[in-house]
Amino acid sequence: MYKTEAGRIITAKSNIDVKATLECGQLFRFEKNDEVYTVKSGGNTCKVYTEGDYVTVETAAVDYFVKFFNFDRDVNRIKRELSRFPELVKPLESCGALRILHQPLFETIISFIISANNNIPRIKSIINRLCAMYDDVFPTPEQLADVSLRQLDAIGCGYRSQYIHDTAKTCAETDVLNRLIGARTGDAPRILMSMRGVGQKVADCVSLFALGRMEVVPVDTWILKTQRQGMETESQLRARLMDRYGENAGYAQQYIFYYNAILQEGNKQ
DNA sequence: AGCCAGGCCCATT
DNA sequence: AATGGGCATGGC
Repeated sequence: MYKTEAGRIITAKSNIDVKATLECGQLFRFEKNDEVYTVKSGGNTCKVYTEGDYVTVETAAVDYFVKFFNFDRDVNRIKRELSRFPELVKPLESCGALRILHQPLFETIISFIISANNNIPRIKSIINRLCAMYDDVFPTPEQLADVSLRQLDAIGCGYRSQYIHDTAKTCAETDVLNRLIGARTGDAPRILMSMRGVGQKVADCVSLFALGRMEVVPVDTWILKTQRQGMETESQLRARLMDRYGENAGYAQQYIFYYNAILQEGNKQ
């Protein structure tokens, strides 16, 4: 599946579509230069590039990025299982192996609070400015709780400043993060949604991208626009998609989002 | 120029 | 439980 050496991870190109994985909207801290992606997560960084039939991840934190990319997970099996659904054929054929990442919990919570009613380029720039305050490392709950509302406003958080401040304070002063990590399966959403700025959709993104809950379907405006049947509500749509795609529903959702929101929209120009 | 963005909070009903 | 208005900001 993959092999590791000092300072790098190497895997077959068939195991990861780098563009789809990094640009599908689950991650905001990356940039692309000359076909090389630089990725930052927590306090770690790597460079990812495709060369011939192989993908290389160059990093000082090999173990971290093996987990981050979930390289022990067979995502092509998931892709095969999803291919029996006719409506997914186009999204599945639009890219190679999209990998859902395993991202740091606090960073994911704050990033998706920022994502609310916002567009991806601006989400990225806000998060970049936030991390720039800490030498390009995502702040800890304690650090972020000490950032003033004025500073959060200054980097463009808008009306989300208060949410970020409140949730950072909650994470710094209570044991919610540890409770989330150890939560029984039904408990995590309720704990997440008790945080300011975290509703159903943000909670679902955190569950999928940080807590490994692959059966969850975050419903955003794109999923709603493209998947809604009749007068279905968001929660009805969410329940229907989760029921239809089962344990792989999160992957189905990411392929749909990538195909509609990233590829199609990007081609409009 | 105006609509929209990986929505959430809060007041009403 | 379900609906609807308001919301900071800036990308396009």
